[in-house]
Amino acid sequence: MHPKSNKKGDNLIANIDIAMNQTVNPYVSVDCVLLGFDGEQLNVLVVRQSEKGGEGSTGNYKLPGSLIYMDENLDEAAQRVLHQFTGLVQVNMMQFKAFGGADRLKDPADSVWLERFHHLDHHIERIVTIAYTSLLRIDRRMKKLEEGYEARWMPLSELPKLAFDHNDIVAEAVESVRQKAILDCTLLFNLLPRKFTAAQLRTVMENVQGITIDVKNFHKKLASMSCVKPLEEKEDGVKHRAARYYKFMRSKKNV
Amino acid sequence: MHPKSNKKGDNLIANIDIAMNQTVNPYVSVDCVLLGFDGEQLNVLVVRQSEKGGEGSTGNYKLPGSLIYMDENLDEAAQRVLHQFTGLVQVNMMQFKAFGGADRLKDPADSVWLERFHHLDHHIERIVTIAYTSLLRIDRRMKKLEEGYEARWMPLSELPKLAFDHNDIVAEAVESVRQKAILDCTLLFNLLPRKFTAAQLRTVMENVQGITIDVKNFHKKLASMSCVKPLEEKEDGVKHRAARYYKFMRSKKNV
DNA sequence: GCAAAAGTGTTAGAAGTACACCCATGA
DNA sequence: TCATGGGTGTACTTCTAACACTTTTGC
Repeated sequence: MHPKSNKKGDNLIANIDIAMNQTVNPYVSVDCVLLGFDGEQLNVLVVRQSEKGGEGSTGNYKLPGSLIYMDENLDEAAQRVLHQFTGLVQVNMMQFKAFGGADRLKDPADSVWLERFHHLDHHIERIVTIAYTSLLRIDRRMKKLEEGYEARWMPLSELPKLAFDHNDIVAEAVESVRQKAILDCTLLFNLLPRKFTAAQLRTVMENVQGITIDVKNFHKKLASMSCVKPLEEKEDGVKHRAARYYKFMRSKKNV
Repeated sequence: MHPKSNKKGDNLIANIDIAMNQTVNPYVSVDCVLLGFDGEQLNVLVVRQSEKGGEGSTGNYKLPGSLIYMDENLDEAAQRVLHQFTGLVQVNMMQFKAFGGADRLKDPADSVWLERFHHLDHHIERIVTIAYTSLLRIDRRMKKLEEGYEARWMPLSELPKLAFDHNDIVAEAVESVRQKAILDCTLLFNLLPRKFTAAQLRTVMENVQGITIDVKNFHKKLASMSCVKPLEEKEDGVKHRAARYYKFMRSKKNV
């Protein structure tokens, strides 16, 4: 179904274009910024930009992203691309900005890489990319992406130089999430497992909003949120007082 | 400098492409949603889609927008396009969303129009457009656009069917402004003249947020906003008690 | 003097902020 | 018993919402 455990995963991905008889639109791409929370900090999923022309094969990373097909909606393209790079399906992605600087391909190695990756026979001058973002928790399944695909979760705080203008894209994705979370904090529950402790939720909020939150006031607020239900279940196997679990119920009114 | 008082304004605009020796990118466009306040309601600026193939010459309107040039940033393209369609310069536009449905050109008349407008010799299948929005007051100068250019300010509430998916784009622009104004209400001052009355500001807020605001509470809030300064000057020539003018001071902290 | 819009204060409840100590658990 | 993180209450401030009458002006 999709390329698993393949050392040259993304070349195989490119071949899908041809196998599917799809014409690519050589001017428009989508890129996906997957933000994941590992319990401590925000991470971003990057994939190996393999066989990048002119440089060694180590340390070149980029966002999962690719040119769109001619007969494909942007949202569909984002889903497809993410699936090709990670095997994930039905990830809820939000479009947040188009990046169209005329000099996005200023590194010639990036152009060469693109042309090879997509088996194009003409020079690419310029690509406008539509960037999507998504929030998810890094669980065992997500961690597995690092084996089956040439992907890596990297902490936002230690992100190396990525290909193209992908560092800018990541920075704006985070800012966009920050803004959206002010209007609708229920977004943030996507970063957590189904059952989570108050401390985990607080850590997520502190991370995204870049602030520290008073513990007592936080509990008060938690109690007033009708969309969060306390469970009887508690943590297990911790070497201190066990924390209560909560769950998020989408149906209830936000706040 | 720019095409003024020209009955075929937009054909002349297209010729600029050639005159400037610019290659257009046939896959990516920008569209501008100018939202203007006339003292009563929100209006949107539309331009005549002249000589649209297959139909009469009346009643075909679209947003000011056009394909981008190969060596031009998106933000620059938005500025250029707006200038070509309206003569306006240095309008502060915000990118808000890319529209890339594969069926955006489903009306064949729209494709034909595009190819003619840009003097292209091949068929256009698909365009992704990057949409921008801007807020401004409709003063005498803005009203003049309706003469010099084939442009019209139309009330949002009475907007006819526009070309392409431009009605969707307008609707999402308004929603985007609504959201942004919650986070930063100083945006809304762009809809007002330099000097404005409390009632004008209130009307704008009510319009954008789709609510009604209590007059007394509004005055209290106004007094607490450090970015709004009351002036000594008052209205003149009104047939009732003259209202005090206020001005907005960007430098001060928002509220 | 009247029509038309401007402007003005108080109160009650809700929400947010600041702050320090005891509790449960495993090692 | 101690180290670790979990959990709790109160007082104060700020914001919000509801509500009705007087003032100024031109005609």
